[in-house]
Amino acid sequence: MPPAIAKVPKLRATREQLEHDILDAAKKLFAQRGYAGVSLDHIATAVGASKQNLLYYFPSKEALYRRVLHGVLDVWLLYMDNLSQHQDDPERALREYIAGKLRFSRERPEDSRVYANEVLSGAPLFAAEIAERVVPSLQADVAIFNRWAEQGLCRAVDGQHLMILLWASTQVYADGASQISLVLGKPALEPQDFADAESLIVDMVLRTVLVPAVR
Amino acid sequence: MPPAIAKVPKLRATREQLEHDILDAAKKLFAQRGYAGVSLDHIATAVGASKQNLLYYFPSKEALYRRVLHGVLDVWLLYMDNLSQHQDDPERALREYIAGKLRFSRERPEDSRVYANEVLSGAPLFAAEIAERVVPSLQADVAIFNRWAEQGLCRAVDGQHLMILLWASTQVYADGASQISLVLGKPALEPQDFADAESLIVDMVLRTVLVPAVR
DNA sequence: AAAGCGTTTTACCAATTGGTAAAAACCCTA
DNA sequence: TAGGGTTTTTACCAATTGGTAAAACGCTTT
Repeated sequence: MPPAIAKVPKLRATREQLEHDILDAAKKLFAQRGYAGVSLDHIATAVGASKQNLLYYFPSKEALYRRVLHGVLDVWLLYMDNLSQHQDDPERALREYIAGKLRFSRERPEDSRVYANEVLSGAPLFAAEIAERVVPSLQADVAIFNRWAEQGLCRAVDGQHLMILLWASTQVYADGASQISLVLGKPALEPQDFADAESLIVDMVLRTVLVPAVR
Repeated sequence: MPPAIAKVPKLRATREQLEHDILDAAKKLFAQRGYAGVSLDHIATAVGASKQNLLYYFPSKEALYRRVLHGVLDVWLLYMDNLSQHQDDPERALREYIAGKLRFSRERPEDSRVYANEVLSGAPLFAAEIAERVVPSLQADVAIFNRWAEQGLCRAVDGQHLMILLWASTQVYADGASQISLVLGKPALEPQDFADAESLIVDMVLRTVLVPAVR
């Protein structure tokens, strides 16, 4: 049997598995209770390991949290580069952008909430990474938007605030789900609710953005 | 000198003053770091008292937090009953509703953030009060909205999701301020930013809601 | 001056926090 | 089966947590 190749994969399998489980459990807990609201013991219990075992994989609580944040941001950006996909078709681009952001809220509510928790507390550990990764992405979208306006493909509205509105009104279906379900009078949000939200948001944005020709 | 009347006001003055200071400091801290992120010692230090002194005024940390939440909700609702003010004039009612909610974000960002923190963590201590006070207020607004639609004063859009969108897109200027200021490239939000947000949101809502006659 | 009152401080407490050090268990290869 | 590296557990630790009990304080009124 191959002497050096057999060992590496086996080790990796368990190690990466546990590492992934830890990150996953940590994400869920951080999403709900924020950084300070979660102890290493909570996370360890959730994955069935000991606190000291976590500290073997992650040097400190903050390091673990940063890893979680980093992963969240990866996912966030993944769901969000839709505006650049159809640069010549504002309506389609906007429709897919909104759909993508709502899909993120529906499929990855925990990621959304970890992000929201961090922003809410002033992004003490995250401002740099937001400035480096999120802001440029958003600026790029704004730029695309302004180009459309120049080309007469859409009305010239404030691109930055429009993006903020899109961000807020889609993300709320993850971050504010507990309140929304109270408002809608159901225990949890259902796919139809996301569909309703999508059609309203799309309707509003297109009415605002597209040139008067729209009906 | 009056024997029984002189004493009461004096005592009340200091007691209520300190109680108010405690609630105020607690609100600021809870807003930034959430319930679990704040210790009684933090709050005590912030107001220049001892932890045990806090516990003389509030029987427990949770009781103090509930008092803060309750006060936040009072303020929240205060800024929010504008839709019912001009029941016969949708445009004006909506304009003032949006203006009121944005004023809340600008003038009371801490209140907004305390609320957001609670919602984000699933409103474990607050669901009942939200269901009792917030939801009815919002349902009333939705009802007003639907009446307008029946009377032909505005288009029939989904009132619940419209309200959620208004809630989200105004509140984000408080709860997401740290991120928004990064996007806008300035250290803090300025009055003009709120004005820009207001005109965009108003524009979008009116375009969506008013009958096609609007230009 | 003493008593009575509301308020504040001092002295504790058990539980939990993030983290360290080292011993023990595990697993693969030789 | 022995050795060696990787992983896990055991044993601690000082600091902080929310909370209790009781003593001390200070101001009014008698």
